[in-house]
Amino acid sequence: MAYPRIRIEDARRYAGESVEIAGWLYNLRKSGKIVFPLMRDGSGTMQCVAVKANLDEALFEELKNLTQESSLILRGKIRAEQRAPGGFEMDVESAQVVQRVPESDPYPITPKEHGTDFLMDHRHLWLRSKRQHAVIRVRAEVIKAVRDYFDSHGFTLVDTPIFTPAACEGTTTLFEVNYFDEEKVYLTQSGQLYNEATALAFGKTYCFGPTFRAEKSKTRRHLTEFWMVEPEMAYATLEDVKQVAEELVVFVVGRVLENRRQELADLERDASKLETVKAPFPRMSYDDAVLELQKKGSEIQWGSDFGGTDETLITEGLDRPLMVDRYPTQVKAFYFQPDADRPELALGVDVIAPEGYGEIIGGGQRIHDLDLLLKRLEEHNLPPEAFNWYVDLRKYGSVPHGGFGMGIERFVAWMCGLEHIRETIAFPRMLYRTRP
RNA sequence: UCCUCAGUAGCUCAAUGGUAGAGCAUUCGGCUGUUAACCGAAGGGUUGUAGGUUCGAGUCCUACCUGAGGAGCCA
Repeated sequence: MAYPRIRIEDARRYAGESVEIAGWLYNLRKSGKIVFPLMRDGSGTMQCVAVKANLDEALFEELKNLTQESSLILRGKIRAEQRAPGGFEMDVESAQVVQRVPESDPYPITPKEHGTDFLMDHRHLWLRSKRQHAVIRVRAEVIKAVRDYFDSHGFTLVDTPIFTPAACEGTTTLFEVNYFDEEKVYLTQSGQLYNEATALAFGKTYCFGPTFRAEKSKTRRHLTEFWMVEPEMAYATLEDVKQVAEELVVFVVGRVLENRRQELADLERDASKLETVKAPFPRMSYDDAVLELQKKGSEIQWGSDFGGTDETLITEGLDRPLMVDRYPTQVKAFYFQPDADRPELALGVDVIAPEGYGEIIGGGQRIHDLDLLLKRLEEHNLPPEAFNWYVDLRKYGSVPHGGFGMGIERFVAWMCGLEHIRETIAFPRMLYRTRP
C-alpha cells in the first residue's frame, strides 16, 4: 500500500494518518526492544518509534543498528505525543534503508561539540545541522524580502557584469583573471558604476550578485566573496538615498520577524532586539560622530574613517541602526558628489547596525557634473580611457543620482546574532579558506 | 603585511620537566518511552614539522607549517 510522502514540517496536519517520510537518521536512541530514530528530511526533524514486538525481526535489527546520517524512508502513522520533541511522532510500520553509513567510516559530525576548523573543513556536512538550517533560511528570507521590496517600489532588476576591465573604486585590491590570454580582467568589487548607466536608462534599478575583494582582511566581518544588493536611482539626492535605505532595512527586518520566528528561536536570537528596528533611524553627521566618538574615548581624528571598534562604540545603546552622513572626501571613493556648502565633504551615508554588527549599507549621491568627474578621475590617477563610457553618462542627460550597496552576509549575521559572518553563506570564501 | 593566541585518540579537551588520560564517536553486551538517553567492557597515539636544552620534553628554547582572533582596508 502506498503511503503519501509528507514533509516533516507538515506532520501535524497528518495526525492519525499513515504516511511516509524520506530523509536521514539525525540521531538514534535505543532501549532494548524499542528504538527512537530521530529523522531529518530537510524541512525539520521528527522522532519516530520502532517497537520490536510490532515489527519484523530483521527490520527491527536493521533499524536498531542504523548509523548516523544513513538515508532511509520510514512509513507509519503520525500521532500526537507529548513526550516527543515537537509534539508529534511516527509509529514505524515499515522502512527502507536507502544507504547505510558504514561504521568503519562513521559520520564525522557527532551531536557533541566541534571546533570551527573541523566544522569548516566539513562544511558540506555541517550544513545538515539544525543551526545551519536556521541561518541559511534566514538568509533566503532576507534575499527574498530585498527583492520584493525593490520589485514593488518601481525598481528594475538589471544585473551587472562580474568580469570588469578596471577597478570600480580605484582603491581596493582586485582578483585578477586571465581573459583568453589576451588581456587581464578583474572580478567585480561592486556593480555600482554600471548601475549608474542602468539607472539613467530605467530610472530606478538594482543589481544583486556576488562581489569580490582581494584584501587580506581576516576578521569576523569579512569574506573574499560576498553578496551585495545595490539599488541606484536617477533624480535622487542623498536624502532620497537615506530614505530608501531606511525603508529597506525596516522592511527586511519585518519580514524576518514575520516569517522566520522559529529559526531565530533555534538560533537563540533575542528577537526583541530586532522588533525595535523601526523608522526613523537616528541620523548623525560625520562631524558630530567624530566628536561623539572622541567623547567616548576613541582615538579617531577628523579626516579618517571609522574602525571596527568605532562602529561598535557609536551605536552603543541604540535599538536600531544609525545613519552617518557627509564624510570627508578623502575617505570616500572618487565618484561621490561633494556637499554644496562644504566641498571637503562627500554626500555619502553609511548605515551602521547596532550590537557591533558594523556597516551594513554604504552609499550616497554621485557626481553628475562632467568637469568635476574628469577632475576627480585625474586626482585619483584613474586611466580616463577605461572610464569613457562612465564619463558619457555625464554628457548625455546627466542628472543628480545616487544609490547604495547592502552586504547580505553582514545583514544576515545581524539578524541571526552570529559572531562571525562565515556561517551566513553556504560555502564561505575567506582569506585562507577556499574549500570545500 | 603586522600583532596576539592555539595545535595531544575520529571529535572536544586534561596531563608540577618523571609510566600520555577522560567524555563523545566506533565495536561487543544489557535495557519497552528515550530526550546531546543510560549502564558495563574493548579497540584506538610518530603529542603539527625540524632542530636544540636536559639523566629525562606533550610540557622549556629556536625556526617553520597550519588554524583562530584582531589591526589596516572594507560591505
